[in-house]
Parts: sequence; C-alpha cells; structure tokens
Amino acid sequence: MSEKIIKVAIVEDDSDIRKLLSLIIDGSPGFECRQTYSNCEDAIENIPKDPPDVVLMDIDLPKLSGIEGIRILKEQLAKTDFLMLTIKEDDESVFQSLCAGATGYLVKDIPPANLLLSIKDVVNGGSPMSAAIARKVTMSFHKNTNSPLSERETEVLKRLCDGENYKTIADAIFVSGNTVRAHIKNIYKKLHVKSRAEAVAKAINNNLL
Amino acid sequence: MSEKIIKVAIVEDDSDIRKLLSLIIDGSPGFECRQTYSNCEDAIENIPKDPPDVVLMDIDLPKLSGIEGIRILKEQLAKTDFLMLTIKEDDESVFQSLCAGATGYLVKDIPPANLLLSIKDVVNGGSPMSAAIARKVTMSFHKNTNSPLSERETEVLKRLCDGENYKTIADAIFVSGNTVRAHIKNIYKKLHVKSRAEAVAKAINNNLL
DNA sequence: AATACAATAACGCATACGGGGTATTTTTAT
DNA sequence: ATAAAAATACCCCGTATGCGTTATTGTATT
Repeated sequence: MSEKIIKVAIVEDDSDIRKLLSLIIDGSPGFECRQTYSNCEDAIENIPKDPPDVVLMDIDLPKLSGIEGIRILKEQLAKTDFLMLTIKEDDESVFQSLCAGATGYLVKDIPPANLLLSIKDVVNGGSPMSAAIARKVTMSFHKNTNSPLSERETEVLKRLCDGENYKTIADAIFVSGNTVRAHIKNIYKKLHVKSRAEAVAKAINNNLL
Repeated sequence: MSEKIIKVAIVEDDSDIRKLLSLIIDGSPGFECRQTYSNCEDAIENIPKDPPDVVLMDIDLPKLSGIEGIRILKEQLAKTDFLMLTIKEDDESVFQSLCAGATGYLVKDIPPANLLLSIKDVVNGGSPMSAAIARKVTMSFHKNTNSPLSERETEVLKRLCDGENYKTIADAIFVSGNTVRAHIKNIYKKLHVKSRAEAVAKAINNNLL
C-alpha cells in the first residue's frame, strides 16, 4: 500500500534532538528526511520550495514559535500535514496549535517506533495525538456540567445564539417579552457580561449550551 | 501497573455483536464484562447500580439513541468513561457524541486487540479515536481559510465577540464610529445575519476568528 | 417555618443598534 | 490601465436593547 516514500521535514532548535530525529526517520524504510531547520524563519523560507508530506514542528523556537510557523506555512501548503512534537502540554499550546493548522500533537517522550507510526497515521488521514492530549481535546467538547444558568435561562441563551430577539423568544417559549428580558438580565449577571454578543461568545466558548 | 481489573459494560442491540464483544472482553486477562444491554433504557436503569469503568456504547439503538443515553448516564457517573462503538462516521454523530460526554469514538471494524488497547487507553487518561474520527476532530479546530471577511472585518468581529461596542472598537482601531458601523454592516451582509449575537455565534461556530 | 432561588411580569429611560443611503481614497487584481 | 474590493466616513430614522426597580407565585432546601 505505502509504496511511496514519506518525505518528512523537521523544525527543532535543539541540534541533538534534531539530528536524532532525522537519523531515526532517514534510517527507516519508507521514510526520508531531507530538510531540517533550527528555526521557523528558515523553515518558512525553504519548506515551500520542496513541500514535504509531513513537518515535525517544535513549539519553543528562537524567534517565531512553531505555532506561528504553522499559521504561516499551512496557508501555502494545504497538502502538507503538520505534527507538533514538543514537551509543552498546556491547554494554550495544544489548542493554539490545532487552531493554527496542526493535524496531530505528540509529546517528546514518544518512542521512535510510535513516532514513525504516527507519521504513517497522519499521511493515511489520521490525527495522531498523545493520550493526554487527545483527552484534553475530547474534554473540550463536553458540556459544562457546572453551568450557573437555570434551564430556562439556558433555553433563552440558546435562542440568543440563533439571533432571536425578545419578541420572537417570548412567542416561542410562551411567556411575555418582559419575562424574557428578565431572564436575559439574570444571564448577564451570572455570566458577568453586559451584552448579547458577549453572552453568546461566553456560552459557546464555555460549552454552556 | 494495571493490577485492577477493568469493568466494562456494553450497550448494543445486535445480539451477535453484543455476545461477541462480551466474549472478547471477558476472555481477556485484566478485563471483565458483567453487564450487557440491548437498549438504552435498561442501561440507564441498571448501570448506575454498579458503575463500570468503561461503557461501550452503540448509537443506533431501538428507542433512545446511544448519544441520548450518554447524556443521561454521564451526569450521574462522572468517573465512568464512555466509548462510542458504532458504524456511524458522520460529523453529526461524532460531535454530538463528544458533546454528550463520550471520551472516545471507535468504528466497529476495529480489531479485537485494538479494542482492548483502546479500553486500556481510556482508563489510563487517553481518548481513543479511530483515525478518520480523530482527523474530523482536529479539523474542527482549524481556522476557516475561506472566510468571506476582510482582515479589518475579522478584527472588528473579534472585538464584537469580546462585547465591545462601536465607540470602544473605534477607539481601539483608530477609526471613526461610523467606519466601525460600516464594517459591521458588511459583516452582516457577508455572514447573512442581522444582529451581533448571530454574527458572533456564526463566527465562533465556523472558526472565522 | 424559613430562606433562597426560579419563573413570571411590568414600567420608564437613555442610547446603542440595525437598516437605509452616499461618497472618497487606497489597495488589489486583471 | 482599469475595474473591483476594501477602508474610510457621514447622514437619518425607528426600535430593540441594557439598566434600574419592584412584585407575585411556586418550588426546593434547610
């Protein structure tokens, strides 16, 4: 099946790790690593000249971060998959990376055999993630069970997200417009916001609906 | 490490599959399957009496769907992990499942050995997903590269999401309030919405920011 | 029995907002 | 070179919205 050699590029500032990774990849049948970079600037300049199948990207890099690097490179290289390979496991790093265009996220303690499997996985349409990372991602979908809002308020908030106004909501849930306004005021108090737009943003971003 | 036996429950309407799964699990050292159900109603009534570590949940079930089942069960059983095990791979099924509380999503053609690995993975804090499912999930984070909005409009929309008003936005980006209003009108036209709340909801749900 | 919250409902007031235009300048694309 | 799109800016108008305040009823919780 995988008769085509997978071309991998590496962006990693630690020269020991960089060389080790390139040796692992280049020494494995079916893989080749012709491009390695110690910083994002070089990668951004040279990777588009000969797009690899997969880029292994560190986050902590001298000037531009790996996340910024992906943001810039992914725009030009739609067909290239970017895999984060980093020691950082905080939510910010993980979700910023995915939003920037990463298709996988591996932590650096990954065994060489698994790294190669992950690279194969991503070219075959998967999204390899270390266990704890994958868990973070699925958790981000779970409905917030600690919502401060009552059922009725949640119902109203849902309708605000659809752009409904007082009157429309009132008619839909069979109460007066004044009642809807009262609910909305309570929603604002509980969410510490002062406008529909803010309430909607907070509701969506905190999985309150 | 895993000296404790992993208790698994199965909710699956096809009796052949149900029996096969329970045999695989019960026949593997370190796993036991004492509870199997052919529908959600029975599962909802009985699973809370003796919470397992992991529930393998089908989606297409006679009355209540597996997604609804998780929604109800997960509220009571915070410590139990729910793994979807289904033939369905459409976006709706995947994301509704995750939102309802699933911690993993496996397609039914998974080899028995991998199923056991996935169950171990989820109890060890991971989130096992079949390759195509994981890809769907990471893709859902990627910024929409086909945004109809200009840079300036995107900037304004971001600020609308923070609850800023005309004046505040105008001051922040050093233009007149009238200009901000003009931008917002264009945003409404392009997104086919007629209020801030709607624009914010659409922007967030479509990864325009 | 008492407290608290949720859901219901109303009124006044100032203004931010959405819809309708029009116009100039700059940037980008063809 | 020229057209299209983006960014800037202003006007009017009516109303939906946010804020303050008050009140009744029912349902939990203690």
